[in-house]
Amino acid sequence: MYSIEQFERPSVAADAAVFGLDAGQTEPRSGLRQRKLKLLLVRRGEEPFRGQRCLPGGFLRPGETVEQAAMRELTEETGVTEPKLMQLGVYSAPGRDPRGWILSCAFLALTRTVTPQTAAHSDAADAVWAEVSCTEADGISTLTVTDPDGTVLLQCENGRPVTNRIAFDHAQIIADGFRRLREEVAAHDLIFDLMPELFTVSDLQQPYEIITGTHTSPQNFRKKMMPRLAETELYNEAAAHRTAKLYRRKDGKV
Amino acid sequence: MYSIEQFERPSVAADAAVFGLDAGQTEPRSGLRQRKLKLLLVRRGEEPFRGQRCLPGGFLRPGETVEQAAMRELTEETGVTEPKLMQLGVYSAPGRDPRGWILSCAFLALTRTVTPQTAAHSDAADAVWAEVSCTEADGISTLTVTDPDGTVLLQCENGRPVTNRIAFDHAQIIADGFRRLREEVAAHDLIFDLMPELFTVSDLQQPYEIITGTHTSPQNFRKKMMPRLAETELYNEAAAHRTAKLYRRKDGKV
DNA sequence: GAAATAGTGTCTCTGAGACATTATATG
DNA sequence: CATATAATGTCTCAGAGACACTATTTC
Repeated sequence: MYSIEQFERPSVAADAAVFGLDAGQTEPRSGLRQRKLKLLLVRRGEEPFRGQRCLPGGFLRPGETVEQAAMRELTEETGVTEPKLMQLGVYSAPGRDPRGWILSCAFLALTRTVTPQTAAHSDAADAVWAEVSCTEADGISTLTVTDPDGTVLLQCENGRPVTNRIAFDHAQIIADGFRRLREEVAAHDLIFDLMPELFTVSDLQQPYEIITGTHTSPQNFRKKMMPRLAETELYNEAAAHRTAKLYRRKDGKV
Repeated sequence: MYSIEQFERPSVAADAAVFGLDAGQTEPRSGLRQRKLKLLLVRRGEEPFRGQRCLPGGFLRPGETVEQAAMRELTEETGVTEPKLMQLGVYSAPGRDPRGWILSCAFLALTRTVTPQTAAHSDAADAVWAEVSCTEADGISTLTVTDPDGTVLLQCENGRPVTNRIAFDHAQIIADGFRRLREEVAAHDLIFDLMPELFTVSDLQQPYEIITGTHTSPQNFRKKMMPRLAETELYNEAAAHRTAKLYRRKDGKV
């Protein structure tokens, strides 16, 4: 029987680009709440790239799938347990990791932002939600990732990193992940990963538009979303206006 | 510095699901040419699964990317060199390969069917284009892969293998690849991977419809495709009807 | 009543399918 | 002429955006 022992083998890492929306700050003057797109990052606790930001992740262990490895490392390093991870791609360029021959299997998720907590024994430290913003000008779309301390960690123009303080090749994974995030929210149903069991149409709209970078009227947004929603007989508690019906995600794909 | 030596490492394989359309048989009676969707398969020359069909592929070597590994193995085992490979997914379930801990990085491509040739030193043998057919009935879509010798190699219902003579977990890769193939042809521009530099609108339609399992009139197909096409001043040689203008794929994405 | 959001209806535009019509090639 | 395919135009329908309008809640 053919032996696999004769071949040199790579290490395989699983890294996760986990996006979320923060609760938002209420502006003292206007009173409107501006929620922001965030990305979960950790700080390297070891060489190489000690002290730099990178995606949460770690090495695949025997007996687990890459999905399980990504989820385990995510929980260990950030305390985040909720998201449904989706495969984003494999990064295998020689030299991408100075420690040696290491592939990364990258994942994407969208989830609610809970306060991150790093397990004591983890080799990562200081998990944070970094701010993600995206602007369009003259046909160039610029993606910016900013650390909570104000440092610009990453700037990408049209998907290519131009400023990059992120460890390894994780800048490219973040850029690819952001593009895929928009596709999945706009064309599929990834936005529902942010929602609780019951929600109003308005609850959907702000997250949808912050992530996709689009804007439509509440009326048209409602019409677009209705086929994916199932009515309930429940209403949310009233604010200073008419109560809103609560919806549930419709089972079947649309 | 952190050492990666302490971790056990998996082997990593790169496997390719390469689809193509054959030149087609001309029916002696009706005179119409029926082209068929094909999938490139090899025969295992070694244990395990010796003699069974599987996707062309092999182990990743130091210094190459998974894309390069998939292309190298594809060329060695089948002589096929043309296709642009696209990442399909990573398959990492424990036990998926009886030889031990082996991940597969799977790729997808669509290409013209050239006669396959297996390099002498390869561990695969007998590369063939197997016939792929897909039928819809009662909400169940059935995918069937048939060996040139008539053996049914694989039957999937709604993406799940129900009959499976394919080695390893390649049945699942094929099922996932077929679904993705349809998506990429219908929603993006993968169909152009089948076309030469210059082609007519009619040249596009039959491949498109065989792969997606759809049918529209030539008039409407033309209108749908025109935004993606750039006219030329050239015409193809005449048959027993009006000559057709030759088109080129339009540069920018649409 | 004022203010704010919920929800409905109407108009328009665009893209896709159905199908009529004209154009051009061969035999 | 018949026949076949190429190419254009017309009608209709469905989905999305613009926007008018009504409904319901609190203050």
